[in-house]
Amino acid sequence: MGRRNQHSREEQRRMALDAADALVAAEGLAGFSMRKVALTMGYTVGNLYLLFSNQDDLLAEVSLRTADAMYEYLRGVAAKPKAPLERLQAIAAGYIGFAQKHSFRWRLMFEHYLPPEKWDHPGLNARQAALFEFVEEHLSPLLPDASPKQLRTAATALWSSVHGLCVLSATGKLHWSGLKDVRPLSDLIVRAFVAGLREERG
Amino acid sequence: MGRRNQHSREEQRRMALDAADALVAAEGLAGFSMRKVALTMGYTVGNLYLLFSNQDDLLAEVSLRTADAMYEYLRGVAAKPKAPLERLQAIAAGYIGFAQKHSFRWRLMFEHYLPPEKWDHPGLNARQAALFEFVEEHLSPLLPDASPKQLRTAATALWSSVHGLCVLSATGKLHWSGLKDVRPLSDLIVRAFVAGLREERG
DNA sequence: GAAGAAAATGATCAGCGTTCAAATCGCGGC
DNA sequence: GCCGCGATTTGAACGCTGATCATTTTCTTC
Repeated sequence: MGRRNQHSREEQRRMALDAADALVAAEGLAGFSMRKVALTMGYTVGNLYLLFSNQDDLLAEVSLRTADAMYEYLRGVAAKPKAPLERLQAIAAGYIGFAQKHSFRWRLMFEHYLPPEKWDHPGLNARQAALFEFVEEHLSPLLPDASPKQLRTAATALWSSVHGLCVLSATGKLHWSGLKDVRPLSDLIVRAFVAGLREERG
Repeated sequence: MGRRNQHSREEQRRMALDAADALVAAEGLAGFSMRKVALTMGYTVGNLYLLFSNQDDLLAEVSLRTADAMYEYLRGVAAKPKAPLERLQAIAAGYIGFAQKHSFRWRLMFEHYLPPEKWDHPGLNARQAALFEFVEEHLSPLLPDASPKQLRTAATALWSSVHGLCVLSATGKLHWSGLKDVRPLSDLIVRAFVAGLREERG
């Protein structure tokens, strides 16, 4: 073939990302392949490499999409509860719920490991930062006397904690305990952490 | 070739696990392959499949080794500090330290995802349970009035939290913050969580 | 219609996990 | 001493993967 020009480069990228996203959602990272993506979007493998430099690049952009979708979802979740603590607990539970519902997509964000030399990726870092700032924003009413620096530290620690619970439950590493519902645990983490911090600073 | 009988089945398994462990430690999961393992141990690919049913099986056993090594290491770390809180903080920091030092091995335990139908693996579950019980044991002096059930819940929540921090720092997901040392964060998590729980129950 | 630029292809390469007919070896019986 | 049988090990083969790039096809312009 040759120039068909039915779709611009940008349109093709969007089509590829749509296909890749759907493929990950359906089969997970293990079932993913560049060939399948190319087939789905109606092009050939070679063409994919004119749109993305390699598989890692494509997957990183799919992760970005998931991150954005999750962020939007969490904003919605945070809108409901009025009380600050309940709101923070709802956000934590929302995070875990998102991970369970969109298991393969969510796992892509964390199983798709980038080597340290690529940790400076602006898009990914921006999303990570946005998520932590979002937590910070909803944590601040509960820690009115904390300095900005302390607040950031607290938000990082708290969100890492929630993330840990999320990871372990999503990967079956809590299966031994027979635990069914993690909501009590996520509530506990948020509640105890906040209470501990409040006590600490008076 | 044929029967050489220089090594028994059990010896061969040990050799394969040694080779696989070293390979993971050196190149990570990405650089791992059955062929490389076979070559290192002086046998051929086909023979590996008489020792392990497949790659997942082999890697699961490598994970087991790492889990045992980590458990031993943490027991050593816990022996030093006298005060309960400092001991718990040392264990948390020890966990993160182990993950940083043995990065590839540690990551294998979590990146090597098993499908839900294999979550009943007795060996892996036993190790997971042992780790949480170990935490429980060192958490109990700090929560003398907690029931066994409450104690287990608390240990699960606390260790999930520490694990979350460990995961995020190990995969560069905290890189955006410019954070250098995670020890202050792990100390904070342990301290705040314990303080919050103590306050909660009087 | 011809020429040149742009776009898309797909054969190709090296590597992967996994399988299994075939080849090889050790040993008991003659 | 050697033969044959069963236990043991091999390695070619299959279908897949990510990635490359000379080749082919198409569009635009003259």
